[in-house]
Amino acid sequence: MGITIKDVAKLANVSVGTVSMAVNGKDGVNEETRLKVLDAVKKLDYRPNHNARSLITNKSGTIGLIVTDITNPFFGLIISYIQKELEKEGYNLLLGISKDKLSNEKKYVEYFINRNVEGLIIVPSLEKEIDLSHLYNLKRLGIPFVFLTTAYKGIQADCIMTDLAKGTYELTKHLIQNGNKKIFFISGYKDLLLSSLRIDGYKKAYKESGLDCSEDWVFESYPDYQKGYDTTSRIIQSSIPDAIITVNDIVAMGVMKCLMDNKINVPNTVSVAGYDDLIFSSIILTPLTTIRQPIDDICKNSIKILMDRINGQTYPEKLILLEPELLIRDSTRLKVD
Amino acid sequence: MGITIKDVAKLANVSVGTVSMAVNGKDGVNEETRLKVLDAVKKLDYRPNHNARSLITNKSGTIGLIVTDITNPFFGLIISYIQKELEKEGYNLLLGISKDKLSNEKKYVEYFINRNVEGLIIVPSLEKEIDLSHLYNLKRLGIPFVFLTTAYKGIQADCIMTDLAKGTYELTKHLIQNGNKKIFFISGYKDLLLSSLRIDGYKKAYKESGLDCSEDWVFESYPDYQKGYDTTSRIIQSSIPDAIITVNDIVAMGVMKCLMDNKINVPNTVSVAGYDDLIFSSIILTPLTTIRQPIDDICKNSIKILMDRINGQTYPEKLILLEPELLIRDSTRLKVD
DNA sequence: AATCACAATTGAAACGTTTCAGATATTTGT
DNA sequence: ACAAATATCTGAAACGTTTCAATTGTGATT
Repeated sequence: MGITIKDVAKLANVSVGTVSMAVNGKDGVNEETRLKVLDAVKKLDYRPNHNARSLITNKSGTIGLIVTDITNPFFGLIISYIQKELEKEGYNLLLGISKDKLSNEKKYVEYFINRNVEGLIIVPSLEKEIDLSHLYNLKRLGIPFVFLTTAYKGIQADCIMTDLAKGTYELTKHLIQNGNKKIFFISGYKDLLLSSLRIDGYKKAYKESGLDCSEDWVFESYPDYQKGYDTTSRIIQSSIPDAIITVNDIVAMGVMKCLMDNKINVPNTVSVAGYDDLIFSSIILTPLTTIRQPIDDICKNSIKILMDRINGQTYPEKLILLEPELLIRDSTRLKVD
Repeated sequence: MGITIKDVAKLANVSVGTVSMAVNGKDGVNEETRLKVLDAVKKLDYRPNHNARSLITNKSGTIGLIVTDITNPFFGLIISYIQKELEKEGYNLLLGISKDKLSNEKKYVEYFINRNVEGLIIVPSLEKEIDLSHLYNLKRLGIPFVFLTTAYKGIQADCIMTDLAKGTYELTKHLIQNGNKKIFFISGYKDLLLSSLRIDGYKKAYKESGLDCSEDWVFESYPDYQKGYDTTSRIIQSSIPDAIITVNDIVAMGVMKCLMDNKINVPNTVSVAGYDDLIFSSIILTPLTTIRQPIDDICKNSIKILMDRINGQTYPEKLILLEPELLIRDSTRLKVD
């Protein structure tokens, strides 16, 4: 049906081999004939069949990206940057959305393997990591993958993320310096890497300040708006802290909303802070103190490493920690008793 | 390198043809041998080479989706639903992000053609539509595509969208009934379909009410947060309306923020309303009156039509208008002079 | 026992490329 | 003028499937 390389060969009056070389810019073809071929290509609007090409070169030119939640603008940005970097490298993007379910992640990994992706970028889901067999499967098949923004503890792989501990450390320190003594932390499941790192930062800041914090001040919660609201609801029934910090901006918004609904002023009574610097965080009516993750750098680094791996480089797995940035806005304030 | 169908054939002691039929569930193969083959498949962890398969069947099993702005949760939801529907049909998703630039849209269409996508779903970009040649190209190549959420005026194609006129009509009517007389409308470029429809709804509501509105009350603006803010800035220097309605929630947030910064109370002095019902719209501190678009239905319908087209159905281009839903929240209020 | 009908299986062609050993033409060096 | 070296081009094999005409095997019918 479509135009094939043979049609071009016929029109340009050369062999298919020559057309192939001309089209792919290989040398060993006379400039004059190259022009002749390219002219025929244009005339016929010839487009190389990608499948035939992949079949023989054994390169699909495709990378799979799995994110957890696409309605979160944070991941929207990630997709956008990854796309941009991939484009530079001449790769296409296959997208999977895990919705924080390991089972979905597994399904997409399976899909992507069958699509012969050359590599995978995975934002780990926030479930307890029971079964990482799909990732071991990737290793066995020799398909490289990198983790983005956090990693699974149960498997060795390249990971590019923000220095989460540092971010939470800086924030906690800032709050303590501003006179907040009792800071609650609404975290994700404690045994996930991305929670435990932040908790480390939180505790480190307390330790350095000489103040005490309690294990009871850390609350486990699935990190979405509703759970943020609900957890806050529960918290304020027994005690009101000086500040509540959270694992991301969306949870922080749930917290703020709950406090407002209960006539607790933010930041005068309770300071609130988030993580991620969503665009919405700065435009809501009490702009949120938060921590910016350098998404562009995260994406750039991840593609770089992935390309290395695809090209057969075998240096030891890297853990790249990028610098967070503390953004102080109206939702936190100096505490004076 | 990998396991091929030949390996399976050898292990199962049958011909490659039989393996193919067994694997693809074709009939004409004895149940006993099918089991034998499937057993070998499992033993070897055989995965059919997708490229080889596509090459011969001339089906890539891939659909391209082009959205304008992935950091807007509205489009995040769209991607998510499209993904879900495509999965049911056994298709994979290739994603493109146009950032509202026709040139990017063009680029992705080109990419996708070369990747042999079987169809395209396109969210038109919000630039003036100068050059739609890439879409005519699709038509020429016989690759079906559908428009989502809005359409280009310059080309005939299936389009699935919300009844935008109706949404704005309902909203304007609601505001007028609540005593708002001078309602400003911050629209996109007026000659874009998605703007002109809303303007129609806006005017219709005024007409029905017997009140007059002025062409000067419609302000053209690129629909993002910053432009929403800036436009509002300009507006309030010369006159303060009873209400400002906008083309989407993000613009509305820009509007609200600007009003707040200028100590103009929302909704007591000026009511504000948006469009799209982003999750953030309900959780900001003055929850936004807005119009919900039935995203799930939009996506379902679009995939259905696209599948029809792929399967060669040639009914006349459809324009499917789905029902909007007015959500009244705190940002608009009864006006009493 | 011969024929027929049917189910199951085979084997090779085809899909549209890339690649590479070999063929051909051209240039260079002596 | 001839051999050698180089530049250019060709043709066929290969990639891993699907598909389909041809073949084989089996049991039923005459």
